[in-house]
Amino acid sequence: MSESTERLEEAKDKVIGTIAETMDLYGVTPAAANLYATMYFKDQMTLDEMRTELGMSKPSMSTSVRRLQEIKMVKKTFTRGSRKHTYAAEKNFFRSFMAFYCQMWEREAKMNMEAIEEAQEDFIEVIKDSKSTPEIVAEAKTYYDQLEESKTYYRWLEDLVESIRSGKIFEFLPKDPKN
Amino acid sequence: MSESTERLEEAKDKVIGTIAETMDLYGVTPAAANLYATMYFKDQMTLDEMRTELGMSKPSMSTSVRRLQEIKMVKKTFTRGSRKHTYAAEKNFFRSFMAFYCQMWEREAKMNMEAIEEAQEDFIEVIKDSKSTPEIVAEAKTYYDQLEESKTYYRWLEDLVESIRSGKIFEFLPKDPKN
DNA sequence: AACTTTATTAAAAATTTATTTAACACTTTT
DNA sequence: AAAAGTGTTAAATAAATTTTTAATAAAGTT
Repeated sequence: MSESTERLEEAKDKVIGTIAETMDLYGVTPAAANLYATMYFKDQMTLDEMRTELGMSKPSMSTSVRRLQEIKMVKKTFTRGSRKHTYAAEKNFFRSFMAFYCQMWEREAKMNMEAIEEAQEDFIEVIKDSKSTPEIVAEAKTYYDQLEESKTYYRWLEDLVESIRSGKIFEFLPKDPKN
Repeated sequence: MSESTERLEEAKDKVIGTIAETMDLYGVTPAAANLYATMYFKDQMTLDEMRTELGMSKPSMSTSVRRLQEIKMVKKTFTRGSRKHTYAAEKNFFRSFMAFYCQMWEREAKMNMEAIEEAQEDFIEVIKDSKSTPEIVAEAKTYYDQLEESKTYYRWLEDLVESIRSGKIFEFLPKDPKN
């Protein structure tokens, strides 16, 4: 192998290493992280190529690639004349970012909002209940208000998701600032 | 225990459950997630209170609380006249959000930017190297451009962090929309 | 329709991570 | 200065997750 090829591979590996390392933020396994980072420098890959490249089993590649598809970091590609499935890494990090965080934040907001609504109803019942002691009522009021306050955050999170999905956020924060 | 108290606890537990459940997004252990969610309804707690409340060991509480401190979701509080350390949950989710994501994104941007800069230098060397074959040069150019493109994203991430840190983002996305 | 090839599922093994028990170190109090 | 209380570190255990081997299913080819 030539010196240039070696240097090329070395350079790629530097980037592959750090991409994989920072991907813990996306809650994927090391295998999936390595896979994504490897695919980042490939046009597309089959499961067998992945296995060869990473020296891991095929089912491991299969599950990793599926997880990466779930968080939209890998897409299935169609290759005519090939029976093997081919996959390509999403190389546009903006799209990965949007898909991942929107999905996560939406889930966080939705789940918590629902629980909060239910809990607040309970607190109101307790407050209205004549059998509740003044202390209990006071406590219920405190919690009710605390939850009411937190709803501001979840609504904001939903707004953030919406502004990312619609692309409106890039009017405020341009992808390539003019100056 | 009165019916109201029971209902109160039940309502709290609903919220505690979902907060803990959605906290996987923050990469904390279930123990830490449960702890935070529990503390969310308490003014402040000592390690022993945590242990009693969650039925877990003290070292587990100690490490969980430390991890939560690292991501700024729990703060140490001073309680005069008590030898025990006391801790309080950050109840303002905006602050948690800001601290957590800014820290994470900054790390992601910094690490990848550094690796990219280094790799790009290598690619330039390869391109300039007279011993490189045309194919190798073409490949190096492709990768160089791909990395250059990705820098747009990391710069944007840094801008996002900055606008969150400075609070400027709330001019664009208000915490409490007027309408 | 049988045979290949490929991908996925299931069960087992291995690794990693989380948690606990036990020991240690540090503070404060007496 | 000794003793008690509190928190942290270390080693061991337990639990969960990841990965692999093996088996099955699905799709395509001859």
